[in-house]
Amino acid sequence: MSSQKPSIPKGTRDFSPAEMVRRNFIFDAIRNVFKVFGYLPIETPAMENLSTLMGKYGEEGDKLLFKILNSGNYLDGLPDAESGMRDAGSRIQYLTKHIAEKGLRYDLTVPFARFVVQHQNELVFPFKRYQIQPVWRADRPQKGRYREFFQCDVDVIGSNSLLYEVELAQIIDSVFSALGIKVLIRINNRKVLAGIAEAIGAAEKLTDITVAMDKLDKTGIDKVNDELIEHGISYESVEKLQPILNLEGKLKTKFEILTEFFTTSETGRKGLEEMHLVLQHLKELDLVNKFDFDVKLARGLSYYTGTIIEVKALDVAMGSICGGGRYDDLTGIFGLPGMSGVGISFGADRIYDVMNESHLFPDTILASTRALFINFGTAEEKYCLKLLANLRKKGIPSEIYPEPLKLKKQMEYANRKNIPFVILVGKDEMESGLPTVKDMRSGEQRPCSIEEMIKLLS
RNA sequence: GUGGUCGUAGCUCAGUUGGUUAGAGCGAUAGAUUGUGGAUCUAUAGGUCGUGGGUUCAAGCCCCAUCUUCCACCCCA
Repeated sequence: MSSQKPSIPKGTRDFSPAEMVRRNFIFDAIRNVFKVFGYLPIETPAMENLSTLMGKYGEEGDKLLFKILNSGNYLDGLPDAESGMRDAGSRIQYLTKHIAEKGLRYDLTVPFARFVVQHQNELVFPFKRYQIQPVWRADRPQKGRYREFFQCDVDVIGSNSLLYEVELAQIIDSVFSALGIKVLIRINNRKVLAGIAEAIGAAEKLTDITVAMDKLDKTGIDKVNDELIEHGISYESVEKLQPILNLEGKLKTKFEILTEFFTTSETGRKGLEEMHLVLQHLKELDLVNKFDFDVKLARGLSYYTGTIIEVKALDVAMGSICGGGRYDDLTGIFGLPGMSGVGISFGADRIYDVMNESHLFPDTILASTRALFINFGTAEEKYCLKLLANLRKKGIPSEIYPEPLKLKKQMEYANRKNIPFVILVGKDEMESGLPTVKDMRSGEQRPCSIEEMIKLLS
């Protein structure tokens, strides 16, 4: 019998204790901020009905959904190849629908919308929730791109108020300053983008225009223009767009230029107005990070309708580590129209990679145990067990070495686990009642009374 | 999904035009020190060269397939 080499699926990862301690550091920081702003947690299942997920993320999104094969004889009752479906595409579509009815969730926003509709009568609106769970995408893995990763979502649904945009901006500011990550926060508004498309006379090409504009920083203005032409946008429209692509300078200047630009676009003016209000509030809030109004920011997800926001790390080359926006009618497709929501999502795994590369994790978080009792033998064990219970009652994480091995071995264990204090209780200490406490950092040690010891370890 | 790239000890990597028994550093283990870790010294262990085929007298090296990693596109956290 040949043993198989164990492995895990592409784009997934195991997490060691050292990694988990750090991951939890991120989750805790984010969760604490969410709580302070008055959000409550929910969880939803890893899998959803495929009908809930399909069609919500655009054509590309559908391809990236992990589908779950039905149980049982799922091939029963399926028509054979002769039944009129000649091309492979429609066959696959038909087959998929019949052999897979569930899929792994692609994000947390759509399941949240589904949740809100299903539980609408139990919820208090505006409903503020946070959700920290893994999501799955059948994407090709790359650095910072995984097939299983954690999102930390905060959303509020059931209010149009721009105060929530401001609140989410504050949350972003708090989270990244708590984690010590330097970021660029870009903010824009879908209505501004729609206004631009309208103003250049290509309203129906909104998506193509935004996708192209989003690449400006990466590929340069010529390629962007090429792409626009390729998508069938007229030379005249592209010409009109140039001032927007070159829009730079102070906020005030941007607003002036755009106001002029939007004389023919009601939507554009509305978007500008929203942007103005949000930025006005942020200006007065004394935030750590700067917010940059960037008309080129697009964000692919098609359900956004108002404010959109995206965060990138400044010191590490990585995709966006946080993003989100307002969606006016995400619950409409599930039968609850007129519910406006706004939310953002923190990418925990990318945040981890950024912090790791910039050495932002404090090394103190690695030490879980505060004190180790050295094991000298059965009599001493018995004695130490009581002290140990005492420490644990006081909330001091502590442990005893399981066997009376050579001191060297036990000290090495403490050293490698980053345990800052070692407590030695041998014959002498049992007689005097004063345990020897050793500080592993300085190497100093001295006999302490129980009270002293607790004080030292607390 | 399209095009490319990487894989050699636990980790980081050498390995010549194909040629005997595949190396180094770090780490690990044991000892130098029987109540003291980190530093130093000594010794030891550890590899089906990602996997499966093929070419060859001979493959870590060449060919094919496959898996994985990373990169570009697409898209995104």
